[in-house]
Amino acid sequence: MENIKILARNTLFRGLTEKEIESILFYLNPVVRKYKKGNIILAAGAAVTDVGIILKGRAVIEKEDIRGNRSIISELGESSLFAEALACARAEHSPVTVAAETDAEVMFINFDKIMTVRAKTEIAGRLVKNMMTLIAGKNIFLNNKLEHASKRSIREKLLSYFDELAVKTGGRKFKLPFSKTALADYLFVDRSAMMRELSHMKKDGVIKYEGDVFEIRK
Amino acid sequence: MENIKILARNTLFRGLTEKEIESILFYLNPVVRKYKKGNIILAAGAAVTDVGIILKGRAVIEKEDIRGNRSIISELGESSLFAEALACARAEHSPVTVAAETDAEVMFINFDKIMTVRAKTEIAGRLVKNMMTLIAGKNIFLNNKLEHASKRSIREKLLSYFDELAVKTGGRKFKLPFSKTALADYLFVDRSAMMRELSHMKKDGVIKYEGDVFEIRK
DNA sequence: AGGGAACTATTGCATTTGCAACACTATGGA
DNA sequence: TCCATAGTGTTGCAAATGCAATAGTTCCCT
Repeated sequence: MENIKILARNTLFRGLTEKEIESILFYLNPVVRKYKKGNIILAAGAAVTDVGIILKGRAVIEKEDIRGNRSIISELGESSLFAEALACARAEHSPVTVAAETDAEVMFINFDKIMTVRAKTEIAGRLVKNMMTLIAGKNIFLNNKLEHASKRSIREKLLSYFDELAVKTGGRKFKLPFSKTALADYLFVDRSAMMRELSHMKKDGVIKYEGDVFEIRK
Repeated sequence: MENIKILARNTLFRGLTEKEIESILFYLNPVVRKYKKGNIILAAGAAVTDVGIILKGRAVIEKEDIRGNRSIISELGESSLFAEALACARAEHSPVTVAAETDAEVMFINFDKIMTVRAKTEIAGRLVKNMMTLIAGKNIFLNNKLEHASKRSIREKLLSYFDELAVKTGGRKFKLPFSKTALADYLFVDRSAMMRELSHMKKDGVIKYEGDVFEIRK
């Protein structure tokens, strides 16, 4: 089916042909659910036993504190996988919420099933290895984010993040993958204070930007 | 040997008897190195192919920015494992430094060897599973830290962290696992500003503390 | 016992930040 | 087309924070 192509794009199924994915899915008993824009896909506090894969639409992993400050942990696009660490560690209470940013379709697979499919050993081994690479990758992502968060001023946080984007793009110019509002959430700072700092940085000649296209000025 | 008992305490070898650990080590070809207090165990920028396990002493994972702000990513005690995500993702340049906090002894094991020991299948399978649980656990740790870092004031960062410690201890009272200096680094804030905030919190009756013993006052 | 190193504690000051308020500009549905 | 919603951009202000300086304390090493 159509979904197989989307699954194939996820690291979890890397190295497997579409036929192999289809055959292994048979043993994994996935469940597909649909969500309306804004709906909750995984509620904070819920027990986590499955990993999720976005088949259609977009979602965000977020966290909210007592006073209602929302912090975006990360964005999930088509074929993104989430909740794998929580499922692997058998989390009783999810500390985060996953919400649909647009109408979305999500496939859920039981984590233990992934780890214990004995069906076709080589394929199963592949899955396990891929799952690990994936979790390690998120690990590194979190470390990156922590690096930005560790900076003590808004300017430094921005520059730290911009550096990462520039390196990823391979130049001094890059496009924000976020709205500026979301960027402020991502960096854990006040939006208006961030806007002010962006203006200052532009005035100081540290960066140039127009809309969501930025350039670091040496 | 003596070291086996230390290894046995690490999640990586969970579920294996000391005999099994000894036999699998034979295939893993570990290397043991010794470090003096303050020495660098893993330098930022180096390629990472091995995971490390602390056999003796303590170390810290840290990160330093251009201006020399040191941020502690985490503490490593006896039998702690580190660099597993970097090794798993085949990082070309380590973004962090690991330094000996006391005289230390560290065992290095090649990551790919762990993943490919064919020697005794059940044991090898165990290792892989354990490695994954481990990486997932660090993942959750990083998420926790990120939660503290996401708070917008020093007071909230402290309370967020104190909450975690209290929950871990299972009461309102807990002992700081850090010096206050290190705590400030851990939370990415200025030490003197943090001290000031601690005083205010004590005066406001939010917390009590004496040395490194704290109590949250509801 | 003496000296150094690391940690604790406090304070003044300049700057940064969060917060609140407001206006303006897309954008997408009904 | 019109309205609602989300994002952008700016500003004043009070409060929080980083920074620097300084002093006292503790602990370890010789």
